[in-house]
Amino acid sequence: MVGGNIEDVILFQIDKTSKISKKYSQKEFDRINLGITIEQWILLKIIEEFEHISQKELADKSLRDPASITRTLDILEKKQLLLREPIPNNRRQYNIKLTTEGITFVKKHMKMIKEHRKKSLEGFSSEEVELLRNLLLKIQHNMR
Amino acid sequence: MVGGNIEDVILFQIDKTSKISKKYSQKEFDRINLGITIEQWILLKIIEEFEHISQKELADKSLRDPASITRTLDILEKKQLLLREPIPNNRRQYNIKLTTEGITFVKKHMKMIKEHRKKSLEGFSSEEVELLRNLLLKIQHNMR
DNA sequence: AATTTATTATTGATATATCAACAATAAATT
DNA sequence: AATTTATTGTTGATATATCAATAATAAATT
Repeated sequence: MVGGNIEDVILFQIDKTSKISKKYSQKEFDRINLGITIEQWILLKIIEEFEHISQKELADKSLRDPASITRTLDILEKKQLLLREPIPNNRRQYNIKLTTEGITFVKKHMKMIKEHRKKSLEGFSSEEVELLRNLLLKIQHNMR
Repeated sequence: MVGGNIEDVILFQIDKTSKISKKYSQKEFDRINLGITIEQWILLKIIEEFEHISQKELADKSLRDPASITRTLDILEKKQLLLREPIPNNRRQYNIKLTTEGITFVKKHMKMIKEHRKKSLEGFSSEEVELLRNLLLKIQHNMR
């Protein structure tokens, strides 16, 4: 065997942590029949933060491919949680905005999301959280 | 806006770090025309570690769905990097093993993979690495 | 031993990830 | 102003993620 145990690799543990956390949240979503995926939620949340945003910006902020954003927006538009608003004098971009329904939806479920975030950091001191954040940012910087 | 900036969420940063790192490695794979994906590499590496392994175990160790493993193994089998070896007196499982070609492949590219791992931790003290590992394991524990 | 239960791998359906090619069009250059 | 270049969003192709249903069969129970 070359290269040791993959469980010892930090990048593997980072990915594992992400997968476990996403699975937990998705299970909770499904348990209450939320009807959306984690990825869909993240888009809704980003749109809510910025009120209106282009698909390009959405792709950048979510670190997803524009093609993937197109398809997820189609789904969320069908669910009537958001809309693509045409921009006057700009026929290349749209303003992506939440519908009233979408705003209500995000507000309604934000509490649960916050509980998931809190749960993930149970037993952490605020110093540990900041340390973890900085170490993650350092890796991001290293890999750019 | 409810719930603050998503960039402040640790789980978001963990996922972001994973995505950035995977993109880096995949770009390097593509640059040298390696012909496989990161996920395919991870399976090859796990199989190499265990010499022979069932698909169920492979799914557990990689934190992937058995259905997804089936499909990726099909691809890797077509590339002749591994094979599904029947187990005597057990017609439900296979021993997944690397072919000679697969073993050579993993050996050949392990150096590059180690460089990626090293690059991700540039500027880290060994204490920081261990701290990061423990914080990640703590989150994994919290979210189980 | 026969029946029931649990496990393993596969397939289908739907969502996401990525790249490449493309159309539309905005922005920059000449 | 006309042409060139760059940007934005979409679509197609292929890989991955997940769940549900299924077939085969191993393991447990009666």
